[in-house]
Amino acid sequence: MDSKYNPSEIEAKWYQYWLENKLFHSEVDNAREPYTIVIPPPNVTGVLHMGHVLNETIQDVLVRRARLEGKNACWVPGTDHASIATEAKVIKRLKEQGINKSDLTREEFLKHAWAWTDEHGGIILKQLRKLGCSCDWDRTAFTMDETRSKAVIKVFCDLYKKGLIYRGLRMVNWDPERQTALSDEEVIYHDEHSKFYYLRYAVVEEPGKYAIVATTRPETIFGDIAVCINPKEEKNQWLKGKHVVVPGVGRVIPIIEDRYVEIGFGTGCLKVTPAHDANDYMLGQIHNLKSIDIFTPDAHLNMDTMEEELQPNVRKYHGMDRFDCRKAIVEDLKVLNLVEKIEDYDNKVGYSERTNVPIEPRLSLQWFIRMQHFADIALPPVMNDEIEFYPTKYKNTYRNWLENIKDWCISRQLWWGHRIPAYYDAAILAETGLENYPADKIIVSETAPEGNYVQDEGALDTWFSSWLWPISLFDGIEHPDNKELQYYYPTADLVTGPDIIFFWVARMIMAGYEYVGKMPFKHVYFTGIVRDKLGRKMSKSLGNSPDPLDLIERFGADGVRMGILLSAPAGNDILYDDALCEQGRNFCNKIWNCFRMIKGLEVKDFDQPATSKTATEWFAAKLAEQSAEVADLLHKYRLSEALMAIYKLYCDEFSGWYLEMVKPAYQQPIDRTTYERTLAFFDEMLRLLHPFMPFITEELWQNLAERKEGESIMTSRLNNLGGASNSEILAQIEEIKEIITGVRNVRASKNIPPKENLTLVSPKALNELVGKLANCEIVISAEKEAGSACFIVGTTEYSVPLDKFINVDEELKKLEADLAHQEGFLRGVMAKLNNERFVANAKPEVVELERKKKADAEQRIATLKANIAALS
RNA sequence: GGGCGUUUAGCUCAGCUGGUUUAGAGCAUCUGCCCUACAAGCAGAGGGUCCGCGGUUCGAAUCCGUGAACGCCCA
Repeated sequence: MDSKYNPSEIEAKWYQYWLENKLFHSEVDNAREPYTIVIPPPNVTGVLHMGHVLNETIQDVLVRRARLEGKNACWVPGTDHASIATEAKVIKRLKEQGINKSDLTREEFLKHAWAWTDEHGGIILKQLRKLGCSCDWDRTAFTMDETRSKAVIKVFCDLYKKGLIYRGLRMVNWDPERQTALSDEEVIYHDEHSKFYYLRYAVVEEPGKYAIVATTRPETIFGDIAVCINPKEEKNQWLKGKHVVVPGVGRVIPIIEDRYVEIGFGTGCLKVTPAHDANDYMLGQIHNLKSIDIFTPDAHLNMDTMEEELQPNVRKYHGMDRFDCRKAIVEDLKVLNLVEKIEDYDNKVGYSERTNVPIEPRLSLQWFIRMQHFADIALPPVMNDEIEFYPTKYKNTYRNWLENIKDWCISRQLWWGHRIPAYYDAAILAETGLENYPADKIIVSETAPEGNYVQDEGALDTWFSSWLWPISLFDGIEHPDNKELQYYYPTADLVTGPDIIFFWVARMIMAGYEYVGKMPFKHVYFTGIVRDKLGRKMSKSLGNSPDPLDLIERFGADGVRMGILLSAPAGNDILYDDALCEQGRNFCNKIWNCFRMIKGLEVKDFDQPATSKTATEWFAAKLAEQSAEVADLLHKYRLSEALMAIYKLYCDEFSGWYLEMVKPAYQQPIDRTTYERTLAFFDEMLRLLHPFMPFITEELWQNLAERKEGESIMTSRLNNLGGASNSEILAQIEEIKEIITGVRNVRASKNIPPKENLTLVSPKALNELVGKLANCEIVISAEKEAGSACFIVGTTEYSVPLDKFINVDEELKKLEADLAHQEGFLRGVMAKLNNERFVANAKPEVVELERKKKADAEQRIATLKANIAALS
């Protein structure tokens, strides 16, 4: 066996073995408890990044652990169609081929989109295999496959019938790049240093006087319909009932009054542009104002909508980009002396999550879901912990959102996605147009109606399919009574990032209660965001994101899994550093060498030495203690701490102490009893570690004993060797370890080579393990020789005679430092004990403990003082 | 502007309802070791005004108030 672990071959071998033996596959089995996780579906054309590595590793740990606990574990993989992102990619590729989307029919475009999906789709799922993910690949699903699509259409029709979906003309977030509506959640606000332009609106009734209006968007003045003042604001009273002229445009508009305008903000005069601002739209509705839409769908100026008589004033702006127009209109108004001043101003601007262009609020005919109903059913189960969030702080975020819920815009002006199953009578449509088409004549149906009907052009938001994911994966929308849904649903754990708590988590809870009447999952584990070690979010543009496959190449999948998990407490951001994967790789090597050592032993039948008997008893107790600890930590979703506990169990307790305790002298054999106990311990430790590091544990487990074909550590069971933890032996060995460390300290400080045998003088009998591990002869005596190095464990003093090494000054210095420390400690204890109120008020056991501390400290001080006296 | 969270060793973090031998871990650092499982290792060591201020208490990293810095969510 090589002294270094080489992961790549081993990983490929075992993953293949697991697949061949269908070990990831789950079937309904009512005799066993189900454990289900559905994957947060990555984009079908995406590639694996560090965020996935974190997320999927956590899920795999949970799934593999559940399997080892004997549960029927089922992890369902799949991808989503990522409507906007994928459509953008397809359009880009078509452009490279010289094809415009507008030149294609819907059907032609979809052919290209499917071709793209077939080509790139599933790459990410293949990459998950390299990580070791134990997904049930037979169940791989896609949000646009037949079952999932049917579910989406059925739910749309159902909600429409229930009156929970409606079509309406509303102010929506418009993405001018992709030319589609977005939901509120798809808008990201950025702080921006912009300008506040103070424009002069001439007052018709008072020639020579102006109303000053401050705005950040002067290019929207073409759509100005009124100027609004607060009726309570003194300084603007003179404008009441008057009219003003929109500068540069010439439209005469009224001054209106509304308490919506904030007193003291800006000039107190608010320009009202109902077509291009959500608040202005609301004002327009209240005051019955018309609205003029001055933008084309790609946010260029459209002057065709302006009144005929204004055309000469505004024609030159026709076709301009909105931001070019902003500059142009300001320059023109300056020339006309209609700009009072320009100030710097910080505000927030909404950007499209996908295309990263500024959102344009736009009045548009879209489909919406009434969300109040869903908020009402989704809030209580989270607030009363029927569904548990880890960490719990996200309950607040969740509640905040649901208590201020707004209707969800689910229609998109895209082709790639589920087409809205709404049909319009062609004859009526020709007469009324889409906007005025009577609502009661819309047919919403899973199948196209007979006759001459036109289907709605829109597609549905991708999240409208994702929110059904835990149900539709088990075909629970079409066939709610099927036995798979009954068995696997509700799922156990959902692992995802907090960034999609509203997009996805909240909406799945809504759909779960609406369609199954039950929660979709019992626990939600929110991961942190993976950042680089400088704390920056990983991104393509910064180039600070390592390629996970490259990392797997360098450190092994197990090493990468450990690296990402170690520093990933729930909900905390992860500052990723290659050094973490390196630690993972080093740990693999450590385990590998433990195994080499054990398997390299020569075994003979003879009586177990007393030291080995103690060692095996102790390690059985230690293993039981740590198994319980790991179980407890996992139960609390403290995965990084569980892994660290296992790491220390391997490195410190097992390798550092246990193996050294039972290791025979050079080229000597080991007794069979100890050997078999050791194999059993190692077997159990492999199972404890397996969920975190599946490959190396399988490799070693297979080599630890004869295994049957198809057998795997994956499908073995965790058991608890040695039964309950035994605190007596645990304490006994801790004391022994301290004594050994004491001797080693003497050695290190005196530069005595490990090979040199020392004498340890102890006032009481000691286990021979001390002699073995510290390489010393134990002499039992209450007397210590002059010229000894001394140390205290508990309150007992031990000494190592070494006249030839002793340096009196050095020794005195050390003793005096220790004495000072002990005296300081005693002072602290005495301060408490001398305080009558402490003795009177503190719990008796606390007072008792302080008395014990006092006695121990006094004894140690006496010993130290005696030693100092003897040396001086 | 509203809400939430964080601040403990050089770095990343534990430390739950106050009291566990005068604050713990991993990594990093320093010292000494190739001692036949492992130098991707072993044996040791150093390192902290627990963000500041004020309070409650016999007792505060822990509870309360307040200020600061940073982060996230929402408008």
